[in-house]
Formats: sequence, structure tokens, C-alpha cells
Amino acid sequence: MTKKEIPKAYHPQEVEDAVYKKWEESGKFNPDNLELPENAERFSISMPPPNATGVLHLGHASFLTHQDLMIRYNRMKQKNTLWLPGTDHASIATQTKVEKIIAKEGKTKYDLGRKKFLERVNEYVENSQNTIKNQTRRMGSSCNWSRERYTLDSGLSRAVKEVFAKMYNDELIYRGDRIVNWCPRCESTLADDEVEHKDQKAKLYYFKYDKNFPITIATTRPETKLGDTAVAVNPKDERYQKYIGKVYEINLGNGKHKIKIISDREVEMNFGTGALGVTPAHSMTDWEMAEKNDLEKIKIIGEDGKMNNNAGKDYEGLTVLEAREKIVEYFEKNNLIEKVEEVDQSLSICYRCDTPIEPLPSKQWFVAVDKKITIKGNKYFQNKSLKEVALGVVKNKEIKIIPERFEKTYFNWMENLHDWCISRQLWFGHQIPAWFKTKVGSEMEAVHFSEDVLLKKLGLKDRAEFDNFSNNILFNEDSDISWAGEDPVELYQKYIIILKDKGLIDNSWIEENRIERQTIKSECFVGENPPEKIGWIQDPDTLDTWFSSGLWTFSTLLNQDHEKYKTFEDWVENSPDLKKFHPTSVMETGYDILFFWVARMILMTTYTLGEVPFENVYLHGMVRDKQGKKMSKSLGNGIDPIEMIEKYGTDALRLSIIIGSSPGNDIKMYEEKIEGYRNFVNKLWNVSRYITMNQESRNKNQEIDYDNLTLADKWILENLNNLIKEATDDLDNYRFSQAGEKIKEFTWNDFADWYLEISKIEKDKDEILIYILKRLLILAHPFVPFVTEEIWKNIGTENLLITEKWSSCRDGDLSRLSRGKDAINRRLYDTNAINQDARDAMNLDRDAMNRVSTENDFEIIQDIVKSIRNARAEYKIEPSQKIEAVIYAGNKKEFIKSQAHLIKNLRTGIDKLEIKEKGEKIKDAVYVVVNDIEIYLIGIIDKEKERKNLEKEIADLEKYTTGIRAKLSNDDFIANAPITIVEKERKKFMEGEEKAEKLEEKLKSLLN
RNA sequence: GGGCGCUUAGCUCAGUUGGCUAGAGCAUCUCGUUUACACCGAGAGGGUCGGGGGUUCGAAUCCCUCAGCGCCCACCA
Repeated sequence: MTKKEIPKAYHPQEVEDAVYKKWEESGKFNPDNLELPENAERFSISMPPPNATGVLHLGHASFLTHQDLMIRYNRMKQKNTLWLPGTDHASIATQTKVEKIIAKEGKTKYDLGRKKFLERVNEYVENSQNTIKNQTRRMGSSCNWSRERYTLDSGLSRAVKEVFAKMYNDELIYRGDRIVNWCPRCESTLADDEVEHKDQKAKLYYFKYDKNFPITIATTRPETKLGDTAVAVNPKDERYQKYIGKVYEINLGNGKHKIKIISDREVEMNFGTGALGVTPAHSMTDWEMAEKNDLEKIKIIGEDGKMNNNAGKDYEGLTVLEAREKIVEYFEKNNLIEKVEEVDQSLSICYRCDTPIEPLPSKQWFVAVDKKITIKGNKYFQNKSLKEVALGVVKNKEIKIIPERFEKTYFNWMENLHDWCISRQLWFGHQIPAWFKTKVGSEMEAVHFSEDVLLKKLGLKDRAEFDNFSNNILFNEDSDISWAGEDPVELYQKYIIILKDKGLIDNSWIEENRIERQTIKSECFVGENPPEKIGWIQDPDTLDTWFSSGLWTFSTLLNQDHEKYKTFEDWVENSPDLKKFHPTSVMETGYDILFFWVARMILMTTYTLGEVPFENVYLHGMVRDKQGKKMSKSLGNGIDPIEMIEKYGTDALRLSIIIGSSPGNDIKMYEEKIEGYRNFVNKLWNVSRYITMNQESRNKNQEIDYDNLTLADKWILENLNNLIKEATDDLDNYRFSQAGEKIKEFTWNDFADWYLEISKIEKDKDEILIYILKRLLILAHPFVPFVTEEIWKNIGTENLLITEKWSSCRDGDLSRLSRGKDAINRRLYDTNAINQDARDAMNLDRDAMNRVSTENDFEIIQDIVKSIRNARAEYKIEPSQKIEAVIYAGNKKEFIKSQAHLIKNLRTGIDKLEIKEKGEKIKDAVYVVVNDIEIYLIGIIDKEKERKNLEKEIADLEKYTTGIRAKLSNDDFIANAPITIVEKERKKFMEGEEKAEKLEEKLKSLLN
């Protein structure tokens, strides 16, 4: 490219797509195409799969940036690097979206039926899946697309079924009762996060069950008392001590039942009477108390939100609110109410329809987390429970969590983990691979009407004829009503329709024979396919999304052609990717899903493979707005990453995510910040523009002439060397922000503001400039991949930067720069007697000493230049006005002289410069002291101002040296502080004193 | 109620195992088009490191305590 073709400003919009395409076409995202050393180390990350139908938001942008940074860095370090992308089916979110769409057509999912509905969902997923993938590309994500997976693809689904069956056979999965959040209107369970809370006033009734009952209890839901089986009090509550353990028989008009007095720490002594009526079937906490105390659980409210027959004849069929009125009436009539209070209450309501939630017991699938098991060939599970193993691998640091404090959170959560409910009443997802034998007889039992009745209604002779009927109509695969996979309740509804169509039943019959979902009794088979083709019905529920994503790190690495393998073990054994890339190196994700996902992966993977899923967990913070608020659509404070990319470029967005953020801490995002980093990207662009524009096209690869380096050359090369070392160290230790900041600082401050300016004065620096630029591009590439790759091309390199060796940062003979350092060290440290121990201690601190030595050289020149500029500004010298300067440099005379060209030309506006060892104080000049070097700027006369300046500086110095003097005269300090610190202080003190002396002399001469 | 975190310049944040006169960017003010860049350069002002106590030769950093803010979990009979 010739000079004129490089635009003045970097335009990411014109570069990014093409660069990404080039990367993708190069195949380098795929580790199989990397040219790696024989024993290349593994580095792999499983991308947390975004929702297949999602749209890129800043949360995605954040994890994509963090992971891409690590991936690019490690790829450049010549590791066998895999970043495996994928998408998640996100059952709830996706299903809800499609439900909304069909609602616009005036339909519900029931109108379509499961099969058709799922077709709609899959269609929707297919159509919207590309959005998120293309947006992922725009972030510059260098993930291996050919290995991309989807949580519902056939391989992953097989893995889910296999693991489910394996756990079932190991008795780690069981079916049991549990209270669920039930919305009577939607006729569906709700996950905890789908339950919303509304604060409201409620009446708190104080009453006794009957006259003989000794304890008054308080409740806001009197109707549930029909299902009470205990009264709980706090074990410390003295009022009730004597009753604990006793059993009373009561009658609320719905028959007699027993009430046991139990104690539980959960009971608040100060609320109500301190005694709580326990309704196991209709309250979460009460359920747990009932489990602990082995109480009977009486279900008195049905799925329709109405009282059932357990509530007694008087109440059956009433809505909850009607029943409440009625029972309060009953209490009043019998004089059992003591008082009624107004209290604040937070009511649980359905997020979709605001209907109050009815907690109900229901049959669900669970993973047993406390059951100890032994698995052959699994080093973790030797008489250990899932929970114990999951705790263990973090405790013994097989898995490291960054930042470490989240380990505590993890332990706390894991220790309190209850059995994990994995079934969800949704259609979209992995249908639970459990099959129930549903001979028609049992089905009839299930639907609450007897065989006789049904046969009669259908006009059938006997059981055999019914079987025939069912098989023909319902089990026939060609019929519209498919059998397998149907929800039993729906199936029942289909029976009803057939019966109704035949005129066998009417609406009142249907009303009388409503079924209860939970009463289905059947034989169970767990596995991929039922033993026979007909007569088995698959559990209609689907698995919790976290069950499948819990397998993510390894299920994505299993061979895709899973059909080839008969057994799971065989499949695992023959999947080379799994061997190569698992356990993954880092799991990078937001701390908000530490529990949901990270913990689940640990449970599932240690169990299935006997391996941890990842070695490190890096948790990034949430992205918030400038005020620290969560970004959300409803608040309208969201920043659209795509919009930002279009405006400022991906690189700028990436930097604004990385720099200024630390693991586990939230970051605030706002446009000005992105703008700032856009400026940096542009700076980098212009640095390269300047270098390439001035590059003589001859001899591109000429070596740096190390024997003829100027002071500034040495300084910049040493700083670069330090930068490489520190940035590498930072990146290895997950200090991304710091690495990025250092690279930015070096580029902008050292390289652009100083060294490029120097190169305009000293000239002929093509080799060094291009050398530094290349190293800088390598260093910056993981942070800002697009601009660096583009510049890399512009400076005429043939290979892609993406696979450039990170180690080549260290090429070149920088050790030759260290010549002369020993002399400097001697100057610094030999002035005082130092014993051998101290010398040894100092040797350990070589890095620090090396830094000191560079400071001592070039930074003096920088300080001189800065002070001259400063003085010019202070005394308001017109920029065009040239001035004359005299420097008394003492024993540094030759050294300063050698750098006179810099002192004169780095925007100091000096046309005449005289450098002497020493001399008389010059009266009509501004006086500046840098270390022990005196500078006079002649011709600037403002005595009053100079006097003030000198006085202020002397006063400041005085304060400064007094502090150090106090330190040095403290014997304890001398005795206890490390020798290097003491030496530093001593040096600081001496320099300070010397300077003060000089300033005072000048002040004196000024006043004379 | 239990747990975790934060509080450093007007704003956003750095500040590794305690050791430079506590730093940067943005904003503010002053000056400026010089062989890349005004998405720029030079310079300046601005902080009792939330308060109090302790440990230490030495504390923004470690411990205790108080205050304010935020998050997570549980509960709301």
C-alpha cells in the first residue's frame, strides 16, 4: 500500500467485516489447522451458549470479549487452542416468545397440540438463530464455528438421555413429591423466578382450632387450616415448652384430624402468637417441617384453585376466597376468633396473569445430592455424594475460582443445596426420557372413571374390545392423535372429545369427571426408547435447562456421529476431542450464574466422567449504566452493543469492557467511555500511519544496530521489554485490565508522545520503529484484534497476526541493552556501607534495580524537558518566542551534552543552549532544578512571580524532607525496614536537601 | 435474619505480597496547528483514600467498630 492510501482516521466500519472474513477463511479458529509444536499445551474454553433466539446485549459482549482475549492470547502462545461456540434452546424464554406469537393469531399452545407447537418453536429458532451468531462474529470472536453445537442437537440430546438414565440407574435420580408454585389460571407450575411478589394489606386472624385446643395461632389464610396437621413453635419459646410433642385431635367441621405440636427454629416468636399452624400441602416451609417431623400432608386445594373433597363437604368446590369467608364464619359462630389484625403481606402472584400462586404438592423428578455412591473407575465417587464431591474439588483447588471470594459463596450455596428438582412443565426442551406403561386400564384409573362406565358409554363389550378401540384410535401412529409424548391430561381431553363427538357424554359429565394430573399411576421405564412401541407414554415434562447445560463442557466435545456407538462408554472412549480438550481450561461467565450453571456443571461432570469440567472459573461482573443501575429494556438505559460497534468500532467497545474492570466486580458502561477508547484505537492507527509513511521502502527486515543506540533508543526498548514481561505476567494471572492499561499507556505516552517525537529529531529509526510497532501489535492484538490485524497487513507482513507467536515479542537481543547497568547500580547503592546480607537481599530485587537504572538515564532528560515546558507555560512565554538556556550539570555535564539535541527540540523552544559543569547564579533568569541539575531560562523576567514560585517550592520540599528525616532518625525504622527501602529513603532525602539548598541560594541571589 | 461486596479528584475507576510527595481517563481552566493523529499536542488546578480506633518502624492497603450504598440467599404464618 502506498502512503497516500492510508486514511487519516481509522474507520472500523470499513475494515472489520473483511478482517473477520479473512480470519474465518484462514481456518485458524480451528485448532486442527494450527501449526503447533509437538507438545503444545491445551487451552480450551466452552462458550456459555447464548439463547438461540437471543439478541446480543452487553452481557454477551462482555463474555465474548473476555473469552476472545484469553483465546487469542493463548493461541498466540502456540497452545492447542479451542473455543467452542454454541447456542442454548432456553426452554422457558423461547417457549414464552412463541406463545406470544401464536397468541396474536388468537391461539394457545393447546389449540395446536404439542407436536404442532414444537414445530412452530423449532421453526422460530431456526429463523432467529443466525442473529446471535452473526452478532457474535461482529464482536470479533475467534471461536471454532465448525465445532458449533446446539443444546437440542441430536448428539447433545443423546448425552442428556444417557446421563439421565445413568443417574437413574445409580439411584441419583428419583421421582418424588414436592411443592411447586402453581398458577390455577395458567394450570402450570412456575419456576421460582417466574413468581412475582406484590405487597399488600391482609387480615391476620388470631384463633383456636376448637375450644379445647390450648394454643392460639395466627394466619392470613384461614381456609388452609382445613389441611393443618401440626402447630409449630420456636424451640426457645418458653410459653409453649410444655406442649411440644403433644398431639391433639381437632375438628373444623370437615372430620377429625390430629394436630401435633412441634418445634422449629424457623418460627418467629414475635410474629402473631409465636405459634404457626402447619399446612404441609400448601406452603413451602410447612412442607419442609412436615418432612422433618414426618407429618401427614393433606391436599385440600386442587389444581383448579378450588377446595377438593379433603376439605370436607361444606367446602368442596368453593374457591379459595369463598372457603375463607365460610370458615371465618364458622370460627365466629363458634367464638374461636380472638382478634383480627391488619398486616403487611407480600403476596406471590403469577408473572403472566397476576393470579395468586397456590403452592401445591406434585410429582417431580429430582437429583439426589446427598446420597453417597460409589462408581467404579471414578476417582471422586467412592462413597461420596454429589454435594461432597462438588465441594471437594473446589476446596482442594482442582477448580480455582477467580476472584477467590466467590469460593465462599459457592461453599455456602453448595452446603445448603437441597435435592435438585429437574422436571419442568414445559413442552420445549429435552423431554424427560422416562416412560410409563399406560395400559388402558391404568389410564382409566388415572382419569377417574371406571372401566365399566367407560365401556358402557363407548358401547363396548369388554376390556379386550376397549384395548382394540384405543389401539386403533389412539395408539395408531398414523392417526392425528399421536400417542407417545402426549401429556396424559391432554390425552384425556382427547378421549373426551371423541366421546363427546360420539354423543356419549355431555358437558356436565365432563365437569363431574375432571381429572387431577397427579393421580396417574404407572410403571416406569427410563431410557431412550420404551420397550415396546405402543402402550408406553413418555413423561410429558421436560428437563430443567440447567440439566443439559450442566453437561455442556463435555457433551459438546463428544463425537457428533453418536449413532455409531452403542453404549455411552463407547461413545466417550472414541471421542478424541474430549481427550484433547477436556477438562476445559477456563470457564468464563458472569457471577450471576455461578449457582445455576457453574455449580451444575461441576456436579454433572464429576459424576459422569470422573473429571472436573474446567480448571479455572473466571467470573466477570455485570454491566451497568452510569448510575450503577441494571440495564433493562423497561428502564430504557440499555446500550446496544451493535449500535456502539457501528459508531465506534468493536475494538473500542472491547477495550471499554476490559479496561477498568476486575473479576467479580460490576462495571459501568457509558458512551463517553467507549469514545475514549475509540480515540486510543485511532492513536494506534496513526502511530502506524506515521511509521509506514516515513518508512523507506528499502530493507524492511533490517536488523536493529544494537551497537549504535541512542539513549532514547535504549530507553524505549527497555520499556518495551518491561511491558512485554509485565503484560504477559498480567495476562497469565487474569489481570486483563492491568495488561490492557499498560499497553495503552506505553503506546500513547512513551511511544507516541515521546519516542515518535524523538524520532523526528534523531532520524533514521526505521528498524527500531517497525520493531516496536510489531511487538506492540502482537501485545495489543488480543484486546483490539481488528485494528491490529489491519495495521499488520498495512506494514507489509505476510502472515496473519492472529497466529503470530507471542514469544516473538521477546525476539531481538535486548540483553545487549543492559550494558553499563552495573556502573549505574554501583552509583546508586555503593555510597553507603552495605553488608553482605543486604547485598543478597538486593540481588533478589533485580527488576526493581533495573527500573531504577533506566529512570536514572532518560528520565532525567524527560524531567528537564518537562520543567522547561512547564516554566514556559507558567511564565506565559509565547510559543513562537525562542529562549536561551544555561544548564549547570555537575558531573553529568557530558551526559547532558550528549542529549542537548533533545532538550532543545522537544517543544522547549530553546534556540541557544549552553551546558557547563557549574557556574554563577544567573540573576535575570528563571531557575529550575531537576535532581542535581540547575537550569536557567534566560530572558524571562518576572521577579515577583519567580520569588513566589521559589518560596512555594522550598516550602513544599521542606515538608517533604522533614517527613523523610523523621523516618530516617527513627531507629526502629532503620532496624526493621528492608535495606532497600532505607536506602531509597536516604537517597530521596539527600536529593531533596541538595535541591532545597540550590533553590535557596537562587532565592537569595534574586532578593539581592 | 444470613452472607458478600463497595466507599480513593467534580465523574468513572487503577492502586498485586503493607514501603516513591496516592495515580490514570473524562470533565474543567490556559496555551497551541510543529513531518501521524483536533478521535491531537503542551501545561495547570483538583484528594485528611467514608468516620473512629487498633496492629506496625511504616496503613489507601491488615484487624476491630460505626455510617452510607449495592448485591445474593432465606423468610414474610
